[in-house]
Amino acid sequence: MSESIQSFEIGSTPALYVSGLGDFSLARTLDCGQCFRFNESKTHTSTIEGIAHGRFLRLSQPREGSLVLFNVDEEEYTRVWRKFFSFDRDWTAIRADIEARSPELKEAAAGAEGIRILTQDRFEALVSFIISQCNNIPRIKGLVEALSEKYGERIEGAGGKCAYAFPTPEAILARPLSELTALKVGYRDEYIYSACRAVCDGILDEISAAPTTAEAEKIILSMHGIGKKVAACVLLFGFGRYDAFPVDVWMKRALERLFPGVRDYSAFGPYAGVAQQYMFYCERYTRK
DNA sequence: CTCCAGGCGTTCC
DNA sequence: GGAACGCATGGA
Repeated sequence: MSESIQSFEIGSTPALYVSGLGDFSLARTLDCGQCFRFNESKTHTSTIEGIAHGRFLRLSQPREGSLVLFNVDEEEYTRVWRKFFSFDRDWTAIRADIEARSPELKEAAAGAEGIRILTQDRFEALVSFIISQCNNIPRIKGLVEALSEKYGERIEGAGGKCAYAFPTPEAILARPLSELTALKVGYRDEYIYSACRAVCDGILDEISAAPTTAEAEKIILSMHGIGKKVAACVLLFGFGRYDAFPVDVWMKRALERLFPGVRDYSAFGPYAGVAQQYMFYCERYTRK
């Protein structure tokens, strides 16, 4: 992606105008259930606010393929947000690969236009998707927020308001398990706590270093409370492993229902995980 | 009241 | 190896 960047000011607020982002849709990308810390601003219309990688961001999308990021300079954009939105990936090529594989995947890709797979913090993705199991998006958002407010570092939010970064595993382990339970995460409390220990022991770097996604998945599955479904989401959203695909889960549940003609999952190719997300979002945004 | 929300571990056969 | 069930919680 070779987007162009311009600095300017709105009133006295410095901002960055980014254009040339292709079919990127900010609202759909942030709202589709892959991340849980971005919401519409309560004080600014048509504006979205959120936290990722320890930074607060307020931004808006004036038109397709462009973005306005407030209080962000070019250095921060390149270092943090360009990677977060995965603008360093060739989405034209990814989409073309998926579309060429079958009529069903072509339909799925068309129905999920503008959606990109984000590159989230690895630990945040791990914990967020442990929380996601047997849960709904508003509640997942509430729990991730509660976790951040209780254990996370205070960071500068919009207009002097405070915001909280997603916590470190050390911060969570510094308090007893009972305090995690008190946040009402339910039976997932022990899963989160033991995941924190594994992360402190360096499991995230082991996963990153795994030569194949299958080997990375094997390491994640060794953690208590993590099965194929959560593993695939974490690999996809936290580790940029776009071929991560929770085959057994999806065969039995959504996929057969969404696309009854699809049987050969091995033909999904190197972007199988992205394709699977497109199928899910196609159902959610286009067919209903 | 029951059923559901992008599951997983344990316990059976 | 696969089906049944329990696990917390809150909303419809």
